[in-house]
Amino acid sequence: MGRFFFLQLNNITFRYSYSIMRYSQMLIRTAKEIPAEAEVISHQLLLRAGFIRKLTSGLYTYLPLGLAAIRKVEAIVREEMNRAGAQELLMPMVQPADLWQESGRWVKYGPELLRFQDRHNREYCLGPTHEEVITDIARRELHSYRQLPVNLYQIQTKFRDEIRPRFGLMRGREFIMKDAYSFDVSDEAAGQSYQTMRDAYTRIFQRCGLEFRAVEADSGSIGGSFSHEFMVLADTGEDTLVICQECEYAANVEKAKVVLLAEPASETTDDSTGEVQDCIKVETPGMKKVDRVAEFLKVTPQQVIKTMIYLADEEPVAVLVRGDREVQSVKLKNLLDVAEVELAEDDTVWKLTKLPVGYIGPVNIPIKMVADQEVMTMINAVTGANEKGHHLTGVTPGRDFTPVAVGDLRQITKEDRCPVCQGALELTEGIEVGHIFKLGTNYSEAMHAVYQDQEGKEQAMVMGCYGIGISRVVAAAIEQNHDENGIIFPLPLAPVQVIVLNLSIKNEETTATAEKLYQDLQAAGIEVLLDDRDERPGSKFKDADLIGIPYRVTVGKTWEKEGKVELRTRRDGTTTLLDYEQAASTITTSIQDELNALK
RNA sequence: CGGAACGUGGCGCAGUCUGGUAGCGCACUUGACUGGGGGUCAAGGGGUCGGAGGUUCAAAUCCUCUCGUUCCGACCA
Repeated sequence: MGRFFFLQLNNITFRYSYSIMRYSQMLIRTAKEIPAEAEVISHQLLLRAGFIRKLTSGLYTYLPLGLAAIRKVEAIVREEMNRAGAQELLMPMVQPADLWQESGRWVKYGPELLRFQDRHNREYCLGPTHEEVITDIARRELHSYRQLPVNLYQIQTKFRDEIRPRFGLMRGREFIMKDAYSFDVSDEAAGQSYQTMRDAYTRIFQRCGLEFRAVEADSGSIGGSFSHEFMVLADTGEDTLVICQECEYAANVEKAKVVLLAEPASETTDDSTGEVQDCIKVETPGMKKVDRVAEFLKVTPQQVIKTMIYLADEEPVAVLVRGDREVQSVKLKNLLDVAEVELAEDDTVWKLTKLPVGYIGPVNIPIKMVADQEVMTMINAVTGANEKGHHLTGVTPGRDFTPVAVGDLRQITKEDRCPVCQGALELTEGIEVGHIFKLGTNYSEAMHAVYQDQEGKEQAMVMGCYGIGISRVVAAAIEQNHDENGIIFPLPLAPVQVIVLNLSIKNEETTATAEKLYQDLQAAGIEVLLDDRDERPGSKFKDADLIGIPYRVTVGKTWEKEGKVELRTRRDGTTTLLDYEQAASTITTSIQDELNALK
């Protein structure tokens, strides 16, 4: 009864087997009602379709169908990683503290790192990522330039003690991740490894049948100089992307460069003559918001300089942006070179400046100040006066105040232009499913992972690291592909490719036909589920739709009357009548064609 | 971490204000009918109301503590 399919790749054959493929015997429990705890669509559907069950906050059991989808993603990832020359290994999930102390992250990583002690009071953590362990392997096993480059990967369960786990598989505390680490002799060689992974990732997500973009990204806490994120485009994405309509440029808004436009002076000055005016203090009682101040003083928000107080690693910093702009906190973090930036609370602002928020300004402010590049082009601007109920007009940067640092600090908008080609930009939402980093020598230097070059000299290995959220890919696929009836799996990720509905199990001929079709499809190497339950047709249709099987074959009335079975595609609902004799081969061909088209 | 809400059979909920020892829908079991988009009827099984303590003749219901879950915030001066 069991069946197998084989994947031939790089001389390695993986066999994946399903024990049972009869609906009546499988653990598939579907629900009509939406579980109260599920907010986003993928979470709702994964629960309703019987793919996952929650054990506790952020921790899920993958039921047979859910696991089958996970295995599909894993198989594609393995195949493409191996094709790209990476080697699979498997590291422990539990990691000793001393490795993390060596890299410095035992202190730096923060509360997301779940730490605990064993019976001897030795410190450990659950691995949220594996740079330390892999670097330890590298320094023990790799000693010569002749052994490099090497790319090692694993598919492992990670644990991150998220502040707020949510959205089911999208942000769990425990999740399945493919992580790969490359080791090279030079920066240039590491760039080559990076490019190889970038290509592999593109192939992986193409083969998954997902609509995605690779975008320039902030490298975040993992560190490193350069990185790309792979984003599945979906309305519910947690990230915002900016995509150029003209060229290939695409970036996370955390990273997207704002280019200064040469705007006519009249737009940023309250005087079309462009003459620099004197700085004057004016009363603005109760005017805290930019819009109110601008309206009151009969200027536009573009002529106001907004002063925001942030805490950068606990140190207060005043941040200046134009009145209609927003601070991009990741850019701020990078400019200040700190680990954390946080907007100061109102009472913190009061303690620091003895001012209510709304009247703070850059002129003679006693705290460290940085400004967005755009601010420095303004003249005769309006700012807070650092006095309750007052603002200043005629403020000009450079003359009236000088920031300690100036840079690109604001969030990009769709009115901005592409930093590469000046083309129009579009903003869209995305779900991060993959992230690749050039790490450089951060870890290898900290942990002394070195090799000997041709001259016998010790050199730090140049590293890269590359992650894919396997379980998140499944959630993202559903976010991107569903309708009111349920999941619509892209064929490569579907837990099974075909579902055969036997609509009258009491009719021996119908049943025999459905059975034969089931067996023929299996024999042809197709993954097929036979719905042999004693249920009414309506329930079978609803369940087939809900669990998202791409192809559905119905053996029922049409078979009894006309000797034909019905083939229906889940995505567009098109139905074709097939003679029984052709059915298995037609379906097989169709599936193979569709899969090949993605390769 | 801050704010809010919720915890009642497997799931979704009512009952809580106005204490009197538990109810509905789905799911499940049995039977009959039915059989192309989650059917109908009938008969059943299953909960002591998150936990602990308290008030009371009496607590799902009131009080205290606690645990858990979910949502919101963690952004615009």
